[in-house]
Amino acid sequence: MPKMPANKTPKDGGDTDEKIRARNIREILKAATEIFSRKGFDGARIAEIAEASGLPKANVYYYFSSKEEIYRAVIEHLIEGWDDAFAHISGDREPQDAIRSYVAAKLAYTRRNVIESRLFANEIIRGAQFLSRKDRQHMRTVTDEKVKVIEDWIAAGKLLPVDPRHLFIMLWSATQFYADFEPLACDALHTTKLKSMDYSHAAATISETVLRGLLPAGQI
Amino acid sequence: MPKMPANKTPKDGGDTDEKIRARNIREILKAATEIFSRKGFDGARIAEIAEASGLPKANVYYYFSSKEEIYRAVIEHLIEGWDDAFAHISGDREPQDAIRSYVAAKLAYTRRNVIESRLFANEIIRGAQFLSRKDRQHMRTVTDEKVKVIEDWIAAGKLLPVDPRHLFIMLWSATQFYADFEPLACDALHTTKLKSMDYSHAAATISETVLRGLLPAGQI
DNA sequence: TCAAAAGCTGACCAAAGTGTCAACTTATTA
DNA sequence: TAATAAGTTGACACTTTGGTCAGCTTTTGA
Repeated sequence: MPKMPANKTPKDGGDTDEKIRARNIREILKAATEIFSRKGFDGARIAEIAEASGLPKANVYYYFSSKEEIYRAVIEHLIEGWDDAFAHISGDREPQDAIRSYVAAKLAYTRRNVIESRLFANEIIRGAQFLSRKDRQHMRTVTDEKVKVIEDWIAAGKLLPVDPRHLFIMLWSATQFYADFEPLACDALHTTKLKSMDYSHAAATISETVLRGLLPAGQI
Repeated sequence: MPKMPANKTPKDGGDTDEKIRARNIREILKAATEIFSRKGFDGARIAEIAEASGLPKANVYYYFSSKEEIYRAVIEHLIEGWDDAFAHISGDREPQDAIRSYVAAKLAYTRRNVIESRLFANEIIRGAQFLSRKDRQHMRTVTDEKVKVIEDWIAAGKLLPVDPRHLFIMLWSATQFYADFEPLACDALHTTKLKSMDYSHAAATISETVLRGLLPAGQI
């Protein structure tokens, strides 16, 4: 009977040859994601992360030099899900089709990745301090690109005039809500630009959009 | 020259006769709200709260017996803002008027009370552990009441059919977004009921609403 | 004016938590 | 198979922080 490595459970199945380093780091990040999501940065204890990943605390420090480094690694990993849903907003498609897919994709992702989504949103709320300049720039770029798509739709008469950024906020925040209360997923939009946003404009955008959507034709 | 009490600054102006106890508790809660909002429950240190309120730490413990008690007091205080915006959703009004006022009121409150709003949302996200059963029940009751208003509007043909709860989520989450990124304020909706919500229904509600709102008449 | 109540506070603990380390075991490779 | 690298770990050092306390000062009210 061949001896199995201590922290290698049978259910691991195929990847028996996975390098020790890769496997341990993966386990640590998985545990860390879960715990940071539930407790936040300050609330999370590395002893708990260690226990959850099946390693002694000192071993966690063998791979990561600090709690912040673990957190940063976790956050970095989350950006990947960012582009996917946004990809649905494409100039090639018709608006109703694109927006429906976007919302559906977002909610589906949210549903499957509750933990990550919630953690990501939390990081955004805390000011995205641990997101690299590069990642923030990336998100801003992608957003700008999609804003352009909406603007083109409007120019082509396929959509009634609407501020694309406020529209994205509506879509993002509404879908994110479901992550915060049940599963998890999402993206961040531009933190910086919001500072200069006009609140009455935001109010008008949201309420008018909703009203145009819900009132019987002609009443508005 | 009359000696002024140590922790009584001149700018306090009129309320010179305010009772010591009331004033100190107010200062502590004010500082605590700010710090809990920025750092979360675990991240907040009572030494920092003490410093921010101009009192030595031991003095804070003279009024509150634990960190949790302070937090609880802060949260309790926030519920008050809950009903106000929702009051706009009234059966006496026309839907477009009511919803416009609701969104505007919400954003205005949000703008003025960034800190509290963010803190409240954070507490909700963390599962509203520190909200009393009574407060949660209250919020649920108010929500149910407003759901009824929307349903009546729909029955009267004043609104196209829509799930009122999802509509509220759209409105709440969108307005809340602005609190999380700039100022602060809000409400919570029913955490419990969300568990049984159908995600594809949510997706449909959101995307269809937005589409009906934005597509030129007749295209949908 | 004086005693009791209320308020104040520096100093101090004990618990918890981050991060370190030296010695040990297991894997790799020539 | 032997030497080197990689991985493991219990124990510990050090810091932070929630919370306590005994004794002090100020306020209150009769």
